[in-house]
Amino acid sequence: MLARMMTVRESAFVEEMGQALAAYGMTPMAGRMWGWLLICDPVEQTAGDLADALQASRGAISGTARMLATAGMIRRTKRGGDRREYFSAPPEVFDQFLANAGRIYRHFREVTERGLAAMADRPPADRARLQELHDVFAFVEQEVPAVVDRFLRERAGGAGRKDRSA
Amino acid sequence: MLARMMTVRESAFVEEMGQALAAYGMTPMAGRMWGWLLICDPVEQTAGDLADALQASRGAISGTARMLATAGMIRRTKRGGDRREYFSAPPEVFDQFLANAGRIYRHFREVTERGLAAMADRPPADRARLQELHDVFAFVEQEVPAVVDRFLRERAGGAGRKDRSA
DNA sequence: CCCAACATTCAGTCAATACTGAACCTACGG
DNA sequence: CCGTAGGTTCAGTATTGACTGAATGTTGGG
Repeated sequence: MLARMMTVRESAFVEEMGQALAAYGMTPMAGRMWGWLLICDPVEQTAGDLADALQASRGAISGTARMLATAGMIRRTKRGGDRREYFSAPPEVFDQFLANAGRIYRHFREVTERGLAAMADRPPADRARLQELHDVFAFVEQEVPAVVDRFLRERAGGAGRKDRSA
Repeated sequence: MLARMMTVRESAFVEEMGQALAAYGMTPMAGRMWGWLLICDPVEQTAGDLADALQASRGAISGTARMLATAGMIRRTKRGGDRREYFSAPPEVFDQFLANAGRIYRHFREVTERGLAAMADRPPADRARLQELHDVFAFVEQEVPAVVDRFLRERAGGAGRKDRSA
């Protein structure tokens, strides 16, 4: 506690990340917390640190931390001889976060499958639109791991190597 | 007007699509309208048809139709000698919808860039996390067109052709 | 065993926002 | 030039859901 306050620009970033994540189904607080954990010092922050930095209640911190951890966007760690829990957003979690993008497409694929089932007795021509959309989602869902893999390989191969042959 | 009502299963699909899109930043009505346009008969529906089918006000239909059209998820067409406007969700729009996914990643990349600018005077080690996240977004953003292209080629090449060499 | 510190839960409050519906605008038809 | 049908806008309403904070677990120290 008693860490330095955010600068104006840091606060702007934290707030913008809050709005950005809120625009895609998470809460503003989730975005703020993630944003702060991406730029804070030290890297690991206790619930008290976060409540202080984000001017939020303990309850909000608790619930939001769970949401972010479930989504694979932050990590929670405990230390022996310390009751507190430490939150952080280390680079490793980004890969997991990226892979999770596939879950979205899977969700939509499943919805379209239920829709197609509801149209079971309609002529194939009527079902074509939804079938096509289903195929789009299924394709992307299947493609995500490959993209993740390519990213990891590019990073491992060094920043200089681009390997962007068409 | 006076088209048949939705079956229970159709209604369930429409409602589920409403919730699904609502979970990702659009309104429930947008999801319902999209869902209905994916399964309705005839394919093209007037604003009056939609208001009737979805039990929604004309105002809601108007605003929602604009939102979906802007997002490239539906098409609006007009015919000579008919003042009405027709809405539809033909297969062609899905490609555009898929390509739009790149916009999301671009948005996040830009946010992270502003964050990095806000950390300009911090040591490189502190900036590493956010820089890494930025690289993830930038990579995916750049990768989206290739994925779209691959989908189009697979579809054009026939359902049997898979071409999934690593 | 009790205390203190930290974390979680959840009912209540408040702000954000999706939707309604009436007024307004526009364009074609007579 | 008026009438009508379709489309849009926007102020108001209702609903949702994010956040608060006090009560309730839980874990380690004395």
